[in-house]
Amino acid sequence: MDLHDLNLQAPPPGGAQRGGSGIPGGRRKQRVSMADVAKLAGVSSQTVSRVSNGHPGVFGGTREQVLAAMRTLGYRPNSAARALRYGQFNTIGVILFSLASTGNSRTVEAIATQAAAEGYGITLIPIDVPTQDNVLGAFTRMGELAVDAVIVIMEIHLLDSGRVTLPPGVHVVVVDSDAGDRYSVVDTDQAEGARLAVRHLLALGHQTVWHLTGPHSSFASQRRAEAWRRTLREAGRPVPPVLHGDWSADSGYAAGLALAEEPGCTAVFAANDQMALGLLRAFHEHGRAVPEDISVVGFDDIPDSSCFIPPLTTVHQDFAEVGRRCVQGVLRQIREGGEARPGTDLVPTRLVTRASTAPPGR
Amino acid sequence: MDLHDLNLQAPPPGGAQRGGSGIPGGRRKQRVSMADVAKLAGVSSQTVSRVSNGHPGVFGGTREQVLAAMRTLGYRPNSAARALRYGQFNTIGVILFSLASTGNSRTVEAIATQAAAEGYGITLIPIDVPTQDNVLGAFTRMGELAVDAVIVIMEIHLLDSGRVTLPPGVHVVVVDSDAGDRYSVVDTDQAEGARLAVRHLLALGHQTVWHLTGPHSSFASQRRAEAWRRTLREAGRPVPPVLHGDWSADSGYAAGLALAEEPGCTAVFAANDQMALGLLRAFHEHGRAVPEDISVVGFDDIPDSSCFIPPLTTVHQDFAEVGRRCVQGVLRQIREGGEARPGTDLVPTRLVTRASTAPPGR
DNA sequence: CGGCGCGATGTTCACGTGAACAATGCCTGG
DNA sequence: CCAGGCATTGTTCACGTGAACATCGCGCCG
Repeated sequence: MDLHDLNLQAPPPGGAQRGGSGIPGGRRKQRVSMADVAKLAGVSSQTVSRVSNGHPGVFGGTREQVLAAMRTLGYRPNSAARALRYGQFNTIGVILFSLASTGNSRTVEAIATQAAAEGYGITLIPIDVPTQDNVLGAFTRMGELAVDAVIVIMEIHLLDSGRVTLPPGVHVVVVDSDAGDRYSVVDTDQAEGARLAVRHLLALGHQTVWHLTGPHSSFASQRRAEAWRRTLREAGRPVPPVLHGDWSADSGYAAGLALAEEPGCTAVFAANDQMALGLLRAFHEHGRAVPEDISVVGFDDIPDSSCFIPPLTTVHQDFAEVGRRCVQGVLRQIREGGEARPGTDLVPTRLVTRASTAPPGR
Repeated sequence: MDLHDLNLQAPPPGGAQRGGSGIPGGRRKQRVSMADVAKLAGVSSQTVSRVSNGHPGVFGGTREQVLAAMRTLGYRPNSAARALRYGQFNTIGVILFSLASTGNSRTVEAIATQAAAEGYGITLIPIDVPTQDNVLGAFTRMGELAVDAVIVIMEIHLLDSGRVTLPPGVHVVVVDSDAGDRYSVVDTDQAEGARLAVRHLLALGHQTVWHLTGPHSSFASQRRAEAWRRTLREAGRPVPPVLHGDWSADSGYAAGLALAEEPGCTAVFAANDQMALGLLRAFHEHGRAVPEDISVVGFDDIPDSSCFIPPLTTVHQDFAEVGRRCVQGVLRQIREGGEARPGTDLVPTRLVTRASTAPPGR
């Protein structure tokens, strides 16, 4: 196969420029249509359509002729016409704030891969700055875009807090939200992950565990903090004050500088691996050995975390599975034609134990 | 604004189910069309079209009436019909191997943002495993997808090496390739970046610089290695054997284990920050102090690199600018209607000096 | 005072596809 | 030998939009 066959915009090789038809000086007709193929193959356009869609009931010889004509002209079905005919686009819209975070980009990748396997494309609708206006703009644009359903990767309460709610009839799946009572939500089991991290540290013998959260606006961050607190309470341990970060390594570093001065702190649970990296640096620079003096656990299990110094104990998130379930969720909605079924679908996590945790030194 | 207005798939609030028309038991008509709005507003559908597109020559009162009807019914223009009418989709396809690498995901994000600003959406076409078959499949799918142009983020020679070439008439911009003689290529100035890194190390007094490359299939990796070699030669320095990695931190760690045994090695240039992280870990575990015993320079300037131990000196890539120029390039092609103008558009780099480099200890 | 021009609105049609129905021709059973 | 049936192919039309052209009515100018 030669990609020249693709012929996205190029005129057909033979230069078959439909001369006679309407359009005087305007836009030239660029694409090859079924009618062109039909004319060359000496059949009706309906027969071309049948061949194109693999329908039965076309004589073998005729089929060959049509296929040959298609190849000669470089015919590609026009998906706009198809979408118009069928009333759907085979496309899923994905709305998100940023691809910069590991979690988002890996989820999106999994969504794209899974969607492709199901014959769907995905259209990305990024919101660079999460202002109310930008969110609204994105949703408006989404309404105009050719999508059959939408996956929202963000804190839905950012929407609810404003004058915005998702339309009830739209096929939507949401990630990173607690709106399971109203929407179909797929997410990593944040609480379980946090529990695993805290219990691991307590089991090692630490009296308590400090916590470095992500931004307050993140639902995932809230969930992790909440589960951390509850797990400590359930174990009857004191709950140290929460440190606040913004997911970035630098914010982790800043928090680490403060934490390095806390003599009683022997264990920290960071809400993601980047911030854990910042903690490691801060502790290193302040002569607090990890894990001898202080243990650190992260969240996400980004590939780099195995090469942190020391290699990081962290909670593994299965982003691929999250993406897969998102796509399955919206496709179910599309195919069953029903409303979005509220409910939360939690993907389990697991703890990856490496070298950044150990029993307390003293 | 209430997102209920969006009405992607939901029937109009009033339940205006077009009863009489064709379609007996088949698919129900779900969306609101111009005709529905026209009927409610008591005008012709053409007038609705004019209002919808902001054309002049509609009486103020009529316009208000139409807008009111649109709002009542929750009208959204059907983009499939528009695309069919106009012959274009306002969508750019992006083909890539993986979103997992920092560079790719940030480039894609920039592309999406810039495209959105220009009124275009982007459709992601991922290729999970870069086999010839998968690549071909992606291009075929792309041919069927509703895109006006394509941005390819990968090593184009992977295509050329097979029986695949990009169609000459298609609007294409390529990233990570040297095919500037045939395609319109946008890329970071890899050679300049590598030169900056090597010269920085030589200027510090190192006799020579070792190099850890990325995968052989990556053009960026080849370019960096090539520039590294040439810069050393130009300075009359010996060229040490090349170490091979695969962009991952773990591969950097493996290379670092080997390198730690090289007594003469005082400076390493890693082809990306992840591998540099692996080097740092290996050197740390083998008691080779960075930067006292050995200096390390990375490439990319990922946000985390400022919190490596020690903070990494690295070459900053402006991914956002690359994305921006990709979109501009592709839009220029679409708007001018011409062929892809071959040529290479290089985005400059800059060296970010942190704590992982110093004059050689001895 | 009548015709002309122009602004506002309506009508028609094509974009490319594919479902529904119609037509054609060949084969088989009575 | 003819009718009926089936396999194959053709014809018509609608999907929703918007350009091109047609029409209508009003005001202005000669």
